[in-house]
Amino acid sequence: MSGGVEWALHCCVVLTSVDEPAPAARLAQLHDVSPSYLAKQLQALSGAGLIRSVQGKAGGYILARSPGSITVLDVVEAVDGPAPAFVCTEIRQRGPLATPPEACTTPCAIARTMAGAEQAWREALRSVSIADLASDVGSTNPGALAGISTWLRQV
Amino acid sequence: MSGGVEWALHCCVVLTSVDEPAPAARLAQLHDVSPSYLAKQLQALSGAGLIRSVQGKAGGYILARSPGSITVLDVVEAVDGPAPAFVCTEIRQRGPLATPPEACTTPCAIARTMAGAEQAWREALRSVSIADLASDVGSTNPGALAGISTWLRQV
DNA sequence: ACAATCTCGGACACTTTGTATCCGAGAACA
DNA sequence: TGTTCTCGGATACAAAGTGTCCGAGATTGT
Repeated sequence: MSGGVEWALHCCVVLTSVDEPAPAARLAQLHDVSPSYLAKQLQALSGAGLIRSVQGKAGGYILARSPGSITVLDVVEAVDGPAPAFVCTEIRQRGPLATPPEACTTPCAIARTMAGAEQAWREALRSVSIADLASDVGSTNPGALAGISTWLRQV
Repeated sequence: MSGGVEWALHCCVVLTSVDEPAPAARLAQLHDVSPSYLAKQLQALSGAGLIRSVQGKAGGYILARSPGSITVLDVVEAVDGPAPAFVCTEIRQRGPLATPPEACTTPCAIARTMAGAEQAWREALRSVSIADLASDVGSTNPGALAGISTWLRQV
């Protein structure tokens, strides 16, 4: 999985506690990561409609929807792409003993197993929202988001 | 995920129906894939103890254990490595507002969510064995494994 | 109305991982 | 004992991920 997913998730949690747009450069400074590369991830989130970009002098990024309606799966798919990790090559239809195409109406057992496992993974990520992550941070580290919110406003 | 996982799984299913060692080159010919690259995957399976290599003139690969005791997860971890897809960089401890290390006794909410999802994925793969895959092939395509078994013996 | 300044957006190099290949070491058979 | 076949690790090639840059566009203030 792409490493930028972690950055994107942290940024979404941070954006929960701000109401004014936050510039990408400032978010990168907060996390001490590459500003240019973080911009790429934020672009992906913007393209997926999870966050909204505001251009101009006081521009930046803000959440496009309610934190409770954005799931972790949404962020992962936006950054890493919606393609599944396992893709069946249908090698059962290749080679000297290839099974005829008319007998391949359903996916093979291997493909079904992999698809089921990825479905379970996807479901687990869909059951957690950005709001859940933010509330967890608020309980384990009280006042952290408030401090970040004020810090983002400062010059 | 590495594409060689599919090849390795198909080879394990095929090895279910043979009792004599099957050479890697013949398995590659059966599936119409790169012989050299398939050899790499079989080496990984051999190193993990899932299959056993027999050198010499009538050598090849055979299953090291009962098909029911080898899970799909075993094969995936042997080929793709046991490392999890998501690795937490602990970026909460970086930047100007870094949380102190003494407050980071437990993994953050993001890391826990990802770990839980991967656990569900791993559990789904662990619940399916090579014997299950072979029996499925035997029911949807009767006689296929028998034909492969005889073909592997031929010159 | 206009210019200045700050923002995002996509196009451009570099590094790491995955893909594919080859030849040497070792064991069984004649 | 020699031959032939096998696996095993070390070696090139390709693709995707990582990181960076500059131009297009909008807002703010004059």
